[in-house]
Amino acid sequence: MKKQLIMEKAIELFAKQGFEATSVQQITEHCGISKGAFYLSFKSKDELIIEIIDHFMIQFTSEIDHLVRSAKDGENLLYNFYYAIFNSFQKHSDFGKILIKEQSRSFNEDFIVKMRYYDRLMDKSILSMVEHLYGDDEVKEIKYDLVFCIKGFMSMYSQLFLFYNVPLDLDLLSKSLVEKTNLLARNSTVPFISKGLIMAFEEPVLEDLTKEQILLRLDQEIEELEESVEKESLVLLKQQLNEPTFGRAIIKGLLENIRNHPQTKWIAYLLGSFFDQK
Amino acid sequence: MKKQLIMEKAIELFAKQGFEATSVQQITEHCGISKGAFYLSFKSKDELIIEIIDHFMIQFTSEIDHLVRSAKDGENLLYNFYYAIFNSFQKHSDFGKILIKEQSRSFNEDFIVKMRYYDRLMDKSILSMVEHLYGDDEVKEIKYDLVFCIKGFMSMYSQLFLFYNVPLDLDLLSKSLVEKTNLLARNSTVPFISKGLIMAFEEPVLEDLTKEQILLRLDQEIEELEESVEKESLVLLKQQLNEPTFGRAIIKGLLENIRNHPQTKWIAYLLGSFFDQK
DNA sequence: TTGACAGATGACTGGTTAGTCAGTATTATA
DNA sequence: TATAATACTGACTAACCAGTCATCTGTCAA
Repeated sequence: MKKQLIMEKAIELFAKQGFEATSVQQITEHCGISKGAFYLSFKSKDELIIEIIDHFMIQFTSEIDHLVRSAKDGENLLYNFYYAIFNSFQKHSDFGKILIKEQSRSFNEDFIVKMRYYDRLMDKSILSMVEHLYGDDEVKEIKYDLVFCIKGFMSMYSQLFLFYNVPLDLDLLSKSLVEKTNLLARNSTVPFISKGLIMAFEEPVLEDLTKEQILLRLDQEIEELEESVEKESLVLLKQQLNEPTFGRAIIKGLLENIRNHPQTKWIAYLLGSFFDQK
Repeated sequence: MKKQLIMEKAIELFAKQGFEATSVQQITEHCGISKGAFYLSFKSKDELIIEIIDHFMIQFTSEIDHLVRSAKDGENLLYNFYYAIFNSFQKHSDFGKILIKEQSRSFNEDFIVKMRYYDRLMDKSILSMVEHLYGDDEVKEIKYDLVFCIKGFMSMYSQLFLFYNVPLDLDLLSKSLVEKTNLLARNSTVPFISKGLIMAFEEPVLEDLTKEQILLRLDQEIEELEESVEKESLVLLKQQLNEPTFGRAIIKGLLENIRNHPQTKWIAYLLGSFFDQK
């Protein structure tokens, strides 16, 4: 399968020139394959970028999620969090460049929704880390601001080694940001971002999700899949969508079945947010 | 003159679709003029985006610069700074969107240089504000980090009202960020960004480094250092640069001597890549 | 009414793009 | 070795793009 090769080479080119400025021809030349071969691995250029985003962001977000979930002691968690983030960015700097360059791009609807989804996933992890670190009560008022500040630190300091090839002392950087975060968490008294404001930002995404749209995509997906656990899960989830019968646990389990399969990953997200919503 | 009209309509479209995804045809249709008329006002599509960037950034940076320069009292300065920034972003939200979307774009060399120039201008203003606010000595060590944090706050909180049309309380936002900035300025003890690092970012791209540029910086560094192993190493490396005499091992050792000193870390890197290159 | 001229037009050019498909090469199978 | 299946090729299409230019139009002064 040429998929791996194409993705690797495409990442290099996208990082250097941007997604839109890189043609499929260029990618295939860089791989030493023909243009037709590209379309054997990917349905379109858009599908390629989405698979790239997925490949890295699933790794990235699950690494952070695992870090936060499995943390016992407080102080090290924050350090490990920053270290892991910047370490990942440094290791996959080409992908990092793509992420920053194209993050607010609007060329493809699926792409935007995807990016927003991973952004939310990060927000969730950071928020639960903040609650874990400082106690739910202590930072109740300013925890959303804290999430924003942490993300601000991440994005600003990431740009340092993404756009200037300077070797950085990740240990010092993490320590420095741990101190800053602690300072803000323990001494801030003027919150700006309230729960209500946060909810306002989350609204638009879910708003667009109608049962019909999901059903449409669901049918389409079921059609394309061969017999498998994934397909069974989708069929059951379709039943649940039309007529709620299962409990929370079963739904969660079914979603888990399809979350790691590349073809159903996305529908898992859609269904997940739809069931959450209700 | 149709220039004004074209710029206004183009900003709307660029904000919505991005620069590359918007065609000249679309712009002229949106203006109700012919395609030819566009080229009476602008030599090219690139010239249009550069004029747009200039038009707003000149206003923006000079407003901030004036604010910082003419400030008498400390506390209000920071508040006014944040308020002015967010107020501008809110007033010209379409331009703000373009700025964020295209900031790290690489389609046009002139464009990148322009953006970098205005970025540096902002950095300068913020830095002189920080020095003014907290005293040159008090924050000597962490002032560059502070600049980064302030920019991080700006970019994160700007996205709030750029991408979700939520009416925001600029007064509260500014107060909240003033508190956060003060907390960091007065209590941070672990700097990450050193003078040397900052200078690294201002450096042209590494590949273009000439011997003369390195020598210039080397002299400067030797001047500033007191007698030490580091200084001796630098002097020897300067000799080596002018007239290669030492072997590989000695150079490596000398570089190692200066690699861990904060003030010479950067020059170590520069020299390292220069010697590697040959 | 005439003529001159700046301003405006839109068909056209040369080039690039994503995506297709009839056909070829390679490999597996019998 | 023959056949079938699979992987691959690259010329081709249709659409779109930035930018040009011969032509036209409305508005003046003479």
